[in-house]
Amino acid sequence: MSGLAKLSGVDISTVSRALNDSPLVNGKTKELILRLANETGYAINARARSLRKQSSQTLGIVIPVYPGSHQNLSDPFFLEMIGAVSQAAAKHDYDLIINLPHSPSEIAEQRLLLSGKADGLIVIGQAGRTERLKSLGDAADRVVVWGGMIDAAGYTLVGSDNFEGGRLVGQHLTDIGRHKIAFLGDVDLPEVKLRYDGLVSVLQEQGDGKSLPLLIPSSFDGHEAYRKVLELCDGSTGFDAIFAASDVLAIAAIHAVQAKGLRVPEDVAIVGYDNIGQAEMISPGLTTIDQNIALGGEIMVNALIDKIAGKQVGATLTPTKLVIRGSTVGAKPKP
Amino acid sequence: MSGLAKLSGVDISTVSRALNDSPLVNGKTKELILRLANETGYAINARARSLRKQSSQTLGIVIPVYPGSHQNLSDPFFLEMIGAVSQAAAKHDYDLIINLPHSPSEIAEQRLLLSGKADGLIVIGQAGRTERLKSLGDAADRVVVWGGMIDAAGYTLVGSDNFEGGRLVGQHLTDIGRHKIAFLGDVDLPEVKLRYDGLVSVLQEQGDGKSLPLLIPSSFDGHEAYRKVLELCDGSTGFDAIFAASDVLAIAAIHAVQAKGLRVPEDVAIVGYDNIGQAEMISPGLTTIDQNIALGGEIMVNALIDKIAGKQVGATLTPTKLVIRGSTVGAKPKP
DNA sequence: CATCTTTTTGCAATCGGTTGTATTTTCCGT
DNA sequence: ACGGAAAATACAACCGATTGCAAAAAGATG
Repeated sequence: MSGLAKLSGVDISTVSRALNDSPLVNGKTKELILRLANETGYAINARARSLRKQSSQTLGIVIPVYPGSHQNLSDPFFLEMIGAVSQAAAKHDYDLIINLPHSPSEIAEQRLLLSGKADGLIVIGQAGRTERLKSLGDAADRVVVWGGMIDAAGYTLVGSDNFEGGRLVGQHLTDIGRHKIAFLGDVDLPEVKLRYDGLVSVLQEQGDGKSLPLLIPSSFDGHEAYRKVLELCDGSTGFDAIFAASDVLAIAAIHAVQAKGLRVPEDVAIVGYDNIGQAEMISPGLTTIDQNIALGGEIMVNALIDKIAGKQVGATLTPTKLVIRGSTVGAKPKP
Repeated sequence: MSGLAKLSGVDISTVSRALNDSPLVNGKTKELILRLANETGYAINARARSLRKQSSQTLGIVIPVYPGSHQNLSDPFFLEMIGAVSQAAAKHDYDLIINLPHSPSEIAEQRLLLSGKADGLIVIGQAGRTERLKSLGDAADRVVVWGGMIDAAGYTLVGSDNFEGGRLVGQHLTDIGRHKIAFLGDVDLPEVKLRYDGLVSVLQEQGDGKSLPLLIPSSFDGHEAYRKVLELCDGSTGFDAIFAASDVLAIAAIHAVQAKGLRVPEDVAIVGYDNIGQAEMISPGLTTIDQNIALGGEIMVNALIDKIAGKQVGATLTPTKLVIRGSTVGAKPKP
């Protein structure tokens, strides 16, 4: 910038104002400076700018994936979420910085937020986050969490209506005559618990208590789910449907029951959760709950930018809808 | 930091040295300052630090996905790449900043690199990058590109051996007796062209010219590929195998031929490229070329960090290997 | 105890922009 | 041509750390 100042013969303060299109600068001068900047390929130094402006035009996203977490980043859900948030942030001229904690104890929130590397933070999943978010103090006002709606949350939540999602699945499965439903997932996670509860609530409404779902615990790891479903098939408990806590688990479940010679959906109907891109590309197509990840990302970014600007922002639900495909009805999906 | 200085009664320069564990600071003093920093939850201001040190401990990744590009970020390949790079960067205490260009003309390279937001840049895919990378001048020394090995490249390339990958597929398909092979993909992209060329080279070695592959142009968009394959099935050209330029295309192809009542692999063998996580989870399992994305990400990060340190770094190939699954052999995949 | 080293700490410049305020220039009307 | 308002520009402080160099404190030696 001092280079531009010398070239154009004005003070760097004028150069700064010109580059920021300030009305304080004369049109001709502005033009000259902009031309020179272009010719010399000048780019404003973001480091100095963000120090002075106390803002880095960068959002952070924290994904709770670390060695041993049984979540892995290859889950398309996370990846699609990163993509959605990134695109939404770009619309507002924010960049996105990713943080994968090295370990559960690392306080990424602190590293990114308090250091000023990011102006605000999006956290995917609320498991075990409550306390550490409190440790942020004022900075917690610049955090948005993706997760299931729970009352105790002291932070801004965005997420799909997990309970309603569970209900939609329960209704659909009973509609097509399935009553021996297995639930595949880890109900220790608040989001998963809500999905399970939704399913249960429908079954309870519908009738006899003995049709309560069979709980098959599994982390979000597809390989673990695959094994669990194989075991389920080997066991003596009959079932005619599986509601999996994520699409990855559902796809693993389809694979597993097919490996055991069972047909989907004729013998076992399978429903997932998330509606990842692959859900419609597999055979049979996967019936699932659409969380509208793209919209979710956008809502989170908007909410976060509002919070950074000091506004109060409440929790928001993304539209939750059931997408019916071949894994629950018909023998062959039509595109 | 000035707060810590007052609390501990020393100059901020001493505080700075203490926090950076400088040997110039007395052990007791260091201890005191570290304790105070902990108690007050102090975090070094990354903005000031990076301005002064002329380094932001941040890498950038540019994904050539923009409206109208027919690539979309939901392609698990990109997303897995983001994950791999992010994890590799974290190992070296670098953060990762994502940039999705708004439009083809936007020079993200400039925005991130020259502005100092990132110390180095990883670019996924070299299509049309050559000129714009040149416009970076010296900063081009801090760029690593993922792509096919081409001679003209004036930048550091990392990627799988696409030609060899194509050959492996060609050998495998001819091994299982398939000779009427369709190639699904856009050969205008350098990486795809190399895969195609590899396939062709095998077919030419093996025999008669009439077994050259049938070229089915398609972008990396799964829906387009799906339509193209449906058309192929409707047409009069016989084929007994499809080599798709990516796993997403291959999965779409499986779905499409199955929708037409054809069996995979009995009627049509299908091979993909990338070995994304879903490749083994679908039915039938997808035979594909493993690019080892995780390793690729690590290699790129290592190379980039070396380049940032001023070292010269040459091109590197990731190990390229064929993963055989049910989409080409056997009727039912065993896990 | 004086002197010389070695440790330890403080001072002040610096990174490259932004912005409040003072100053100069330009533009008006009379 | 002159005074005053408006427009344009310059000056200088500031953001919060790092770091070369000077100064002070502590330790060693004779």
